[in-house]
Amino acid sequence: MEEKMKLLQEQEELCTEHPHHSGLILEEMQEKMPSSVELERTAELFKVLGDPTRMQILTALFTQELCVCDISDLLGMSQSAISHQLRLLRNSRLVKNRREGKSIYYSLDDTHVATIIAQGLEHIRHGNL
Amino acid sequence: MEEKMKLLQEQEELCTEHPHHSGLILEEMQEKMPSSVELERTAELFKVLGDPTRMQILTALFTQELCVCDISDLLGMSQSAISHQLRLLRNSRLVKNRREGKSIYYSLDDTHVATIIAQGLEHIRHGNL
DNA sequence: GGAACATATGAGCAATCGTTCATATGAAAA
DNA sequence: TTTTCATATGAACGATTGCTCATATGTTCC
Repeated sequence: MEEKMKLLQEQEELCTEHPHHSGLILEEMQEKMPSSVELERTAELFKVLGDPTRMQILTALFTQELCVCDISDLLGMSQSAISHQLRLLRNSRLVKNRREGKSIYYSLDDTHVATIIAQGLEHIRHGNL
Repeated sequence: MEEKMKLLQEQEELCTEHPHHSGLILEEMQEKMPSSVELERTAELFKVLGDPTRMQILTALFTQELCVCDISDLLGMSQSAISHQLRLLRNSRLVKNRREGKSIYYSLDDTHVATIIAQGLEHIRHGNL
């Protein structure tokens, strides 16, 4: 534990001897960067988008409102699997739902999401990854 | 195995009895959706963005080029951990590197990435998640 | 050449994830 | 009220993830 701290300290001293590596610059950078809370939440958002099943669900909802069994049919996956994923999407406020009789209909909750996904798709289509 | 297929089949038949649930519509939707390959790659991209450490690295590089030990110092994490994450970012073509003496300097490889991250941050800042 | 430094990489391990299976909830139909 | 259909949820399991530790690679300075 203490050894680890000491090692890090040594490493920092060594590294700050580089011409452009003063402690001040590092501190400045930390200030310029988005707050760690914001970064964590953004990472959380991307993590939710970072699964093929959830991406399929979202792009399906991009077109129109769908109930759980629709999505289940469309993706050829079990109702339970879809339901679990929808809960994650709901918790991240990416989708909302409405009840109609026995069925529950899901739709996109936010316009930004479609934009972000479109941007991701474009990035992919332009040769990267 | 066969039972599972049968169950899915039954479920599909039941669900397609809803007024708007014809097999045709499902097929149309599948055609409209981005190809599953594209979706998988996009999910892969978001998965890489979906980790706080990697997000911190990328936002740090947003400002300027940095060598590994800079990033290591800035985030207060081990050189090895950073190096492993940089490999992922490299494989996804999100960062590129250049050697200068003993050090290796990393920078953003793509302009889209900054846009996507900015959009994610905006989504977060506007109350969601 | 060898020592010192900067980075990369492989194995290993705890933690997290995405699914399945069984079951619970809740609304409609009989 | 009982049955049936649509969805939700908890436990459990294998797969993946992100780190650490030890070590390898590659560069510079002596």
